[in-house]
Amino acid sequence: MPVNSFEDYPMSWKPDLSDVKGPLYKAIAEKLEHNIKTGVLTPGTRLPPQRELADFLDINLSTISRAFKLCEQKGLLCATVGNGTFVAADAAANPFLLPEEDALGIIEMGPLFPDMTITEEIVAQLKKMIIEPDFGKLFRYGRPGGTLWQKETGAKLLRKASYSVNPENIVLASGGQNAIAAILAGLFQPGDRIGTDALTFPGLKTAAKMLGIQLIPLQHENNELTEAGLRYACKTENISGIYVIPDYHNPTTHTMSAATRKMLAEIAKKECLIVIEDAIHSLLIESPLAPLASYAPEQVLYIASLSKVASPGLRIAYIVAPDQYRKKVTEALYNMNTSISPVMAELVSRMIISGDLDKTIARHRSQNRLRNSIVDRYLSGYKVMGEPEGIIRWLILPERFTGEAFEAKAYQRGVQVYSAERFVVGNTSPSNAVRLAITAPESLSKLEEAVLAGAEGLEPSTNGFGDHYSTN
Amino acid sequence: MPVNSFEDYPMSWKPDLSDVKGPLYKAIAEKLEHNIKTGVLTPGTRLPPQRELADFLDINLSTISRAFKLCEQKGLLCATVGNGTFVAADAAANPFLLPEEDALGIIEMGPLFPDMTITEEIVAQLKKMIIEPDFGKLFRYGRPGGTLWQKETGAKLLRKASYSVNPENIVLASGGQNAIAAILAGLFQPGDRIGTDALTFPGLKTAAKMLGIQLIPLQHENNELTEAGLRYACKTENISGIYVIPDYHNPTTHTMSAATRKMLAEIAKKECLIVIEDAIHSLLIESPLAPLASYAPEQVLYIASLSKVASPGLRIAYIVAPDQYRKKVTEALYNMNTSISPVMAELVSRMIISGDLDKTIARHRSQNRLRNSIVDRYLSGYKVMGEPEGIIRWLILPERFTGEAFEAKAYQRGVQVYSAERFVVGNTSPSNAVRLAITAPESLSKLEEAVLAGAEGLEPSTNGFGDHYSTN
DNA sequence: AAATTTGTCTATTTACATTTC
DNA sequence: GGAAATGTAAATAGACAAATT
Repeated sequence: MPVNSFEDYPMSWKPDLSDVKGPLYKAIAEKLEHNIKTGVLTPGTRLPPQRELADFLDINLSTISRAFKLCEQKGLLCATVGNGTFVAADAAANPFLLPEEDALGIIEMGPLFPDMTITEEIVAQLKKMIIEPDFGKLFRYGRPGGTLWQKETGAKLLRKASYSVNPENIVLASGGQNAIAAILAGLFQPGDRIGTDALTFPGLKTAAKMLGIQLIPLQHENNELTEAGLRYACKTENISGIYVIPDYHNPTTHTMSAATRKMLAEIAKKECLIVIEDAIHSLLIESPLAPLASYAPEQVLYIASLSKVASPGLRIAYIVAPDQYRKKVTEALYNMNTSISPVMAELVSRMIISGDLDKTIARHRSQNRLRNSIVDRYLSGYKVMGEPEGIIRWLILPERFTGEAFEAKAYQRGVQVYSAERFVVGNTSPSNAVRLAITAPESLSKLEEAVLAGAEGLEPSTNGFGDHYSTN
Repeated sequence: MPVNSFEDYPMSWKPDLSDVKGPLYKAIAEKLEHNIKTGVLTPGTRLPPQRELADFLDINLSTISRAFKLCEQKGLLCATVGNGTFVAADAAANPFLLPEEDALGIIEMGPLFPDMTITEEIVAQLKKMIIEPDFGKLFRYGRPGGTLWQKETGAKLLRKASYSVNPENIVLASGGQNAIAAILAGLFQPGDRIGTDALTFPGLKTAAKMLGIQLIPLQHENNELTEAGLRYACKTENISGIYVIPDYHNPTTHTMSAATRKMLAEIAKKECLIVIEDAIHSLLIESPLAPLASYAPEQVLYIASLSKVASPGLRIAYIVAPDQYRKKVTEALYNMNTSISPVMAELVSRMIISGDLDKTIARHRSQNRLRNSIVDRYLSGYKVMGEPEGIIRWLILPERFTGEAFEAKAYQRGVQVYSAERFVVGNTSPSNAVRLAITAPESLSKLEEAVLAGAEGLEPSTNGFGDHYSTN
């Protein structure tokens, strides 16, 4: 029986357990999940301390703990010792970034579509291949992880990203997301924790969530990871891995300094961290910095995907896996796909050898420069982070906007952008910013139209909310 | 302190905990894992009862329980109430079925490679596509799960497998393994249990193991699932799903009767089981039985892959997902792959519409009939299960062979086959049989050579073990 | 700087259900 | 068919460590 009545205490959540059958901890977790999903408990709400709740319900502390843990693993809660348990910031949000199917008249600047018109070298190469007598053999099974020749051409490609590797350490995957999923599934267990930037690639968030892997935001100063924050995460948060995007970070466009790369590499070596270096944009840079992986090759799984620098339809990515992790990653890829597409792998290999891939990448760079100059022209009065060769810009909003509010406003004006909230990890309070996918609009004129609409939306005179309809 | 000395009890495992630091349960689990992996404890060994071990180590029963549970989730142990805990039959085995890279002179009848020469219709279709002006658009991102047109053509294809479905319920995956992994990752949690045949497709075993999902062998009578066994598994083993291959089962070649399909469907509906119907071979059959899914469309995820009936290089499979599961499966596919290959999806769609895929399938059927007739000719004196159109045969061995022994013997004679042991789930005692992949040898003459060598190996006079070297 | 708050983790107790003998 | 053997699962207890005040 409860020691005293809690009627007058303002407890943020008072579940009624009078009707439960079956295990208590499951019932509590289910009630909690239901209350979060139906909006009874809103993101950011602080739950009562576990002891208080246990006392109120007249059950053991550990039973509450266990119930909360279940919800935490589902990404619904976020708990810190000494501070309390909170409903996760993104508990109610849909984290899947997908173009809307029936968004007529909306200009898409949300999903990261690279320029869609640059496919001539790819098609030409395939045309050459298809007339060869042995072309049909490419419809057999491929080897999991790719053939030696495919790995060798991969190594050649990576040298353009300032990374020299042994072809034996290369494993081919069906695109960058496939690579991430294989690394997560193959090298981590449910319940493991991975440190990330406070804002990160949503595809990592959803894959980690599905696999029961927790993401822990790491401390930053001036956009760079701090050594203290890393040490803290290792010691206290007990992370077993780290995910970073050192070049042209998604979504903030920041490029990690060489000093931070070295520092991170040192800590990774000392703490035996599994580091995932997502080099998603690195090949867009003509002379990128040496990758993190080059400072700690035994710890880092380096991923180079072709989606953003060549074409997403190729569905090919290269993983550079240290010896100690290679087998497990290959097995995970096998479990998820059996094999990559031999046709696509061969196509890409030939493009690398012939130099056609270089041409494609160069065309992407110049197209990106052109598009970025348009953005600069219309948004010159604002802070719009990003490099000329990049495919995203990060628009820092005037203080009066939240990212969500601006996203809604832009949508009313016919432009889809993605707000900072969509990239948030854990309970980080999101910055006031939105990501612009500058290569997603079909044409330069569409881009121009979109940026113009956005710029108008930013002007103080138009800052009237609810002028059309609410943003819920 | 232990109540009495156990020195004279014959305990199969006596870990020494004198040197442990950190949690007891972890230390015990690690020692156990190490002992299994180094062969100190061999598959099938019965471990001491948890209580006895707890008493011996002078610790609590639950601490042992927890340690054992860790190992069980890794697939190392197999426990039954009232019976005891055993080292899993396949704890030491490598479950990945891959062709050996440097197996010179070995004829491959292990992995399920379909006939590799039947690619003309595919190549011809691609040649038609590639000259169209819009071909380059197929190198954009595809929609996760496929476009409506791709789903509609998928529905058309499935009608040939006696299954009429709403195109909206179709989701495209990058091959059958990708479909299985997405269903497992999207609809099950680590620790969940799935009932399977006692012998089953190893790709399911490895994917489930990676995701922490346990496979439970179901009871059979005359190769058919029994109603009692199913009810038992639901009630006692607490399974939340079932995986079956009703047509041309892998590896036993058995086709599930219509009565069993109905029975299974009824139980699935009553118990709300998630059923995975792997129709991997169904399209090889000219008029297959109505699929299990047609009897319980709300419960069954039906997978039709093109690898075995058309070509593995296409990397396309169709999942028919009931409304209640469709969203989660689509999200899981997104997490693992972002999208399928639009080129391949389009290629397959056009082949379905043009009728070329039918031609390809028909050619596979006749090639399979031809190859099966060769097998029948040389192995006429033995029990070799399998249908004329199938790509595998299941050779029941004379009693004096175990599958493993015969596999080793065949290998010495230059033929790779896969023994029953490779397909075993849990602690089922494996039957004396091997699987023959009849379409894997490059040519008919290689097949003939292989089957002849196998037949000679079966003759009693040659039954001398160790005549060349040991089979370890 | 010390005390308090708060979540985490391991080990334990207890009840239970199934299988075997 | 009942007793014993055996694994499973939930709830509890207690120690611990980090964060806050």
